[in-house]
Amino acid sequence: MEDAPARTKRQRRGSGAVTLHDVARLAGVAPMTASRALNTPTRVSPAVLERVQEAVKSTGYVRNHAAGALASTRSRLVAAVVPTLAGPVFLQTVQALTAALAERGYQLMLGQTGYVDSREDALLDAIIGRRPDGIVLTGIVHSPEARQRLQSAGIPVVETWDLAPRPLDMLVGFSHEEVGRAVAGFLHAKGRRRLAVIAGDDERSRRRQEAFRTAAWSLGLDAPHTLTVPAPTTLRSGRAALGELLQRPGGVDAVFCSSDLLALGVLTEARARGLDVPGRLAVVGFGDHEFAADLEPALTTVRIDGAAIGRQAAHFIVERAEGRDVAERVVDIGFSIADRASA
Amino acid sequence: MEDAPARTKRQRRGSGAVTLHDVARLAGVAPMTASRALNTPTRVSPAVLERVQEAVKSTGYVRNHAAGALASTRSRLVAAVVPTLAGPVFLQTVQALTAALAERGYQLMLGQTGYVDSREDALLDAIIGRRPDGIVLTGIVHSPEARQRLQSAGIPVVETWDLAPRPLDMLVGFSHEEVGRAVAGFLHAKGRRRLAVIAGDDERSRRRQEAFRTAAWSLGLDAPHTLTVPAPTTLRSGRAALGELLQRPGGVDAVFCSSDLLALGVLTEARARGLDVPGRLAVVGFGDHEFAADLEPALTTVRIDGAAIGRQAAHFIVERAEGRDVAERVVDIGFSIADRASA
DNA sequence: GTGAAAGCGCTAACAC
DNA sequence: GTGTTAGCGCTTTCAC
Repeated sequence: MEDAPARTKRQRRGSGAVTLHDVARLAGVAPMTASRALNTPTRVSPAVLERVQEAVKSTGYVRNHAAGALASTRSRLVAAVVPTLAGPVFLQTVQALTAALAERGYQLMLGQTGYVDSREDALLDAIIGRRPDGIVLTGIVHSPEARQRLQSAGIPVVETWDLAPRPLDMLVGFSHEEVGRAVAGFLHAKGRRRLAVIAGDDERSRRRQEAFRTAAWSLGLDAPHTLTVPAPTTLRSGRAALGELLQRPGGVDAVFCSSDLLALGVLTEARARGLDVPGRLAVVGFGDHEFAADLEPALTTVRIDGAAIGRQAAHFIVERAEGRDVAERVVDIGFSIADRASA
Repeated sequence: MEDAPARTKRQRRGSGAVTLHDVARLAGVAPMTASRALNTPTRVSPAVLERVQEAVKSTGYVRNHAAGALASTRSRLVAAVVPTLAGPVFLQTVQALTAALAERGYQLMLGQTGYVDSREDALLDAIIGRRPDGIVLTGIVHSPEARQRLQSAGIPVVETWDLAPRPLDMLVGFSHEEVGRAVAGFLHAKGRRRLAVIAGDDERSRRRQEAFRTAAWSLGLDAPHTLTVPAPTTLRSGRAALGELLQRPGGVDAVFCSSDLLALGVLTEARARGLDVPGRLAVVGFGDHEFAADLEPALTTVRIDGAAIGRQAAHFIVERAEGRDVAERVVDIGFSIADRASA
């Protein structure tokens, strides 16, 4: 501070940090050359490269990405929007996404909508304002305004964890309807006849539930009992739900839960009531959370490769950000039923 | 594209998006006035405000934060670094942090180190390059280079989930040593005499473990059995760990686990082996995950208010980002033992 | 391979 | 209350 140059003109702020100019001056080159040395090292002479690297080290220079982003219109920032981090369902996706992006020099910005659609719009505006190189959405976008805004922003978008009839841009997911049908068929094949479904109060769970009901009907079974619990789902709501289900007339011999945590709740409540699983009751979860295979009894569940969704989304975004178009914009990642002891 | 003005000079790129200039022109004011209308609406006349808002609407303008950040040296971006999202331990913190920041107009950038200290340094550089208004770290920074870099970057830093002897800047956490001591005392008071501890392979768990051992010793007990499992901890490793523990000579009547998931594994394995909990074995977890209270038996565990950590960290960062200093830079959030059925 | 000029889109500082 | 000016720190374009 003591020997700041006596400014006669207007004061200027500035972060006071070392800039690329400082580095360039120290290395005895033009700023542009220093920039090239850092970004495209092969396009400068070895001597220059070395001098610049030296200067970076001795000054402790850290590039200012905000300035770079402004000049190049490439932020190397990717936004992800999830309903919540609480349910372990999207965790793997976010984790794989973060890791895959970091590997390629991109960083993740995280936003949570909390299952409230209106918050999605506000969040989206905040996100677009950052000019990310891509946006990864959990689920598909429904509000027409949001779709419009995303479309006109011209930012690559990946919708995930679902299959949309008309994707906004790119998509990696699977069919929730098929999941519902598959589980109904699975339980029917196992000889279960009085089905029930416990679903979190979100749109995707509801679609699985609906397909499950319809499929049960087509298989000639009674209409399954259905129970909706608040999202995000918890072990507690699973316990409570089973309690309620058991009071319904007609009986139940199989429950399809919309998350593994819910299923763990059902398992816990069943044990507390001395109800044998899978003898008296079959339990199927959703998500194949890490713990599912090691529960007692091991949980039969719908396996979704959340990490693969994250990696594929990262791939989509990076390809597009770097000017390459992707051949196929829609990837159905599929699912499988992990057939374990609980059913 | 058709009627782009015939440029005679050097071509210029640009995103092609609507800029504040466009808005200002449409509203018939200077760009600076439009900027003020958006940022400090009280400082412009109502008439101007309305015209600008109209222009924003009709053009679909979305501000470019990157440009604003560059000009104002305030990015309204906060970075969070966690070892992993996988263990549910930090989830609440990240979630509360995201929510609290969003409320104040800030967004979160997420980085994962994967429990590898070396990756922390690289990640930190990437983060500093974005010039965030604050950095929230999980745990305390150890590498001297990283400490140096953070310090000289002049960015507010909050270390969390620990108590550091000499915090880098701000801190919100609790003492892992005290947790270890408290749990040892708790189990001793319950009449348990042959203690064991299963800990994930990370530094904070190890310190709890060490304090637990020392405290047990001071209480006149035999040295507790100790078992280290890879981080992040899982239900599976909890099951395996109990199996191994039971083969050790001397017997065990209480286990302190370094996570609730680990404890759930121990509970599961105990049941599989017909070992009564809490009759034959007391089990204590760590984290008070949402599911802990509803397990069968309900899990006794160390309760950490992860959400409060996140909120306090957000408060710290925002205060500093907006030029207010915080009175007390260190907050010990404490912990408690949720005394439930499993012990 | 290197450099000079221009400007990305916005806001701090200073005037009026 | 509003406008003017001068950049924030970087990279694109074009010339050598």
